[in-house]
Amino acid sequence: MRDKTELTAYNPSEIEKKWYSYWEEKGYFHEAPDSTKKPFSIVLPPPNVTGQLHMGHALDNTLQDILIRFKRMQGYNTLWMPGTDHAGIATQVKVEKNLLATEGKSRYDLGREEFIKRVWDWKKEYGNTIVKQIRSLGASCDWQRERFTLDDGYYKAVREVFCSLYEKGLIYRGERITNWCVSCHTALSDIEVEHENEAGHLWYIKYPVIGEDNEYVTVATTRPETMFGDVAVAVNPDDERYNHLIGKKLLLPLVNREIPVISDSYVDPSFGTGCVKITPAHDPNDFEMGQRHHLESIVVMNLDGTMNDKAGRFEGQTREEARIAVVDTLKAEGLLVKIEDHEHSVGHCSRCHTIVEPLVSRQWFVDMKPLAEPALKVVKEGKVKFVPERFTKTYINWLENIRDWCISRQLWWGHRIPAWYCKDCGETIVSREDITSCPHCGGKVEQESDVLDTWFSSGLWPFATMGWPEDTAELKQWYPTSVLVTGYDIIFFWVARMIFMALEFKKEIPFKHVFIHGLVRDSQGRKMSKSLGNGINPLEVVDQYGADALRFTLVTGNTPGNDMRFYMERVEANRNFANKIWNAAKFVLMNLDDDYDENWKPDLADLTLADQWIIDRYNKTVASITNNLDRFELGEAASSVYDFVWNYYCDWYIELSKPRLYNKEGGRDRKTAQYLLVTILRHTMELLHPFMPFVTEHIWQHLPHTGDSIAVAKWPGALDYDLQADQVANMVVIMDAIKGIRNMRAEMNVPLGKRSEVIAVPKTDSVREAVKAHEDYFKTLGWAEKVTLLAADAPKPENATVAVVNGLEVYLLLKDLIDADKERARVAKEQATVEKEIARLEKKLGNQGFLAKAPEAVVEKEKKKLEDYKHKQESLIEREAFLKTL
RNA sequence: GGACGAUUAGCUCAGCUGGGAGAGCGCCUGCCUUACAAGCAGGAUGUCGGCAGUUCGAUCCUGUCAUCGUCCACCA
Repeated sequence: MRDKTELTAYNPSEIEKKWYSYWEEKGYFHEAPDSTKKPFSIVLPPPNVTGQLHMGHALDNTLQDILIRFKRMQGYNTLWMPGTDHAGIATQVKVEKNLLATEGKSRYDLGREEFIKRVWDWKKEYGNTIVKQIRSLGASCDWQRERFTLDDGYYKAVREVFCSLYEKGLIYRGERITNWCVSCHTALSDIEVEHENEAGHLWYIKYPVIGEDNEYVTVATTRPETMFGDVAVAVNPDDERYNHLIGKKLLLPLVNREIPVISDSYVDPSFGTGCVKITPAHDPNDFEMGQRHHLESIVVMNLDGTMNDKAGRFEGQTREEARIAVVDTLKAEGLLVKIEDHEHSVGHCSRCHTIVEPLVSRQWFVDMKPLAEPALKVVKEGKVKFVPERFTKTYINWLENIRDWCISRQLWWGHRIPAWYCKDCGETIVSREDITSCPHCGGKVEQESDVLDTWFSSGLWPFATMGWPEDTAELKQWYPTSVLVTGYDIIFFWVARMIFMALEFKKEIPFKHVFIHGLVRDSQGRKMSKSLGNGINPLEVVDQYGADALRFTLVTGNTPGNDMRFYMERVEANRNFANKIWNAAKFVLMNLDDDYDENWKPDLADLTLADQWIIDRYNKTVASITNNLDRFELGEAASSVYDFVWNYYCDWYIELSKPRLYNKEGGRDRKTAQYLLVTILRHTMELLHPFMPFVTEHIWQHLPHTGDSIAVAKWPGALDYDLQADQVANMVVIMDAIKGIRNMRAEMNVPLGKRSEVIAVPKTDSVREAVKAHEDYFKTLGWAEKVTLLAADAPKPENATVAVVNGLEVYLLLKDLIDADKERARVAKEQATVEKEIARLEKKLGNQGFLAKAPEAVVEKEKKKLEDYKHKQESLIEREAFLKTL
């Protein structure tokens, strides 16, 4: 069976659309759970529902698609579960912006319910964009199972998890210091804060000691505007300079409130003045110290980052304005001692980059210690394996130092926290089902207005998408999943959370391997970003060069886990590779007869030297690709197909097959060549299919094949022939000799069309037989007019140039073309490299330590090398002597 | 302050159990050889960051230094 239409010119965009819809129509990406087969499953890291495809997605999706296609072809029962994430802040902000731009309204103008409706409308309209874009990369996701982190079933899973954790006491609500974004108006978790070193100042401020005239304590602070919330000044208990002050009262300037001097070993006497102002409501360390010393927290800012009434006449100013004003005032009052430059790290909101305000507020938290423990265990015990392994350390280090996770967000878009507060009895009720009245007193209840951190829901992705909390057939067959593919930038956000959530609720790991990749950067190594405008749109690359070329580029030329630079030149090179395959296929098909018998197979006896050699190369390639795919070395696997196709199949085998194909009376020999060209090309397409799904499908359909699609073809194995190793070796000798001939011809500037006479002097009978039987190889690839065989001890030809390879000397009779000086130089050069090698090997083999301690096989190998070089040297010496007589 | 990564050809990078340095692009020479000029044939280019060590043998293992980069971390 084959498509007999002609392959014209390679045009990726033409074929790619066609084949993707074919696959989807045929339903190859959807499989029912089948316990008779081995399972292989991947969950797609859900992209933001309103997002646009970028290079990071392209890389991530390509890696997953390669793995899933490989396993599908190997006959596994596969599942690639796709879906999208509601992405709380990101989506809400996007819709709010749009609302403001189109209607000039804020979300408050609409009210919560109406606003959420608008977000759903937006989701319906734009939510599928990214999902369509993923298709154009060729990703073979099971779209029939597509999920959304806010869909009905998911909602159930989230509530179950929240309530269950609450019931176990692992979720609590409390007044704590959290990271507050004054621009997004919501609390953030620790990892949503990006710390950056910034040049700031240390202001030295005098706080008067009460009851001691003219005595002051000088504190150093980077944030003078928070002084309204100061509740103490701390010194180190061992600091003799300040011992006498402990317990005394200070008068807080501007506020004129009394605050105590306390002692705490946290204070570093060598920093600043050794006196620290303590502001529990606006600094995490101060908060902890406040807890230790039972100090009050005084919040001095509003949620938008302006000063509140605690700041007196500074009320209403922004943090930044207040800082300047406070410093000016202190200066005027003579309380500012000095200002020093000081570089320190400042937290920014990862979403909007506003400086985060540490703020005491009432939030919901997950108690992390009990959850982190098992999550650490499974990784330390190797039940979940990171690839590359080094990321294990990152993961462990983070979880070992984990702090409680703030999960409440003051947003509207997301999973609303299933907690209700009774207006009458004040009870908090956490419930899986909505409630309308208080179960305790029957009073009116009001639901918590906060929603959950997006990552709380995406942390359930591996099992929630398969129908949990129901006990589904999907979970039975595909859970735990086989591998999770993601970037190192979300190990904390997502990977760690999935692991502890899964262990808590499924009592089982969520995936066996975590395959980590790096970032795709621009050609200058910069992160691709909207603000820099240096992002390359994958879809444009697909349009111009095809998804196959893009995929191949993303998977080759880098090491797992490392960042990569993206170069259009590389995409172009890979498009050229696709074109190369295309043309190879075109050639093979051109030389296939209409009545080509798909069932005929050559016997071992039919195989020529070249046949045995290409089968050997092919078998080795199959083994190496399969092995590399199994160990997540996708780039290595891809380049072995590349090498095989270009350097072996096209450059040698196709060329050598030409005379055989053109000889219509060739009989079995011609059929053998056709069989191997077709069979090996088809299998090569199968090997390449996970990497370049489109062009391989197209070619495969044109080649004789069985089955409806390469996507579900059987993963190929070795060709079953009992190859003769000496024949394969002889082919390599002949190839080396041909390369030598080509080299000589090029150096002597022999015009391409001009054939030359070749005299071959084989050193062994085996090589002699091989050359004798295959002198056509020299004619086809070495432009030989004829090949004359000479005995090893026969007089050497004159007027000739020689190439000496292992086991064979080939002379090129070039008559007038021989330039004796040139030839001497050429031989001398080769002699020099040979001598260098001989010297190196002799030294090595003369080393008693080497002979005694190196493995025998290595010693033998080195001996053989030396022997070969010596033979070559002899020939060259002989040649040099002859050239002298000219 | 910790942890990790990188340092190999002009550029971007492979090189995965230590035993003759590779690719793509670029460069030079010659070719439209009836699959492919998105191509073919040939060629040049490397103290494999420095130093020290382990070893018969190090681009590869260990230590150390240097430069660049990333992540984590509560020094006001």
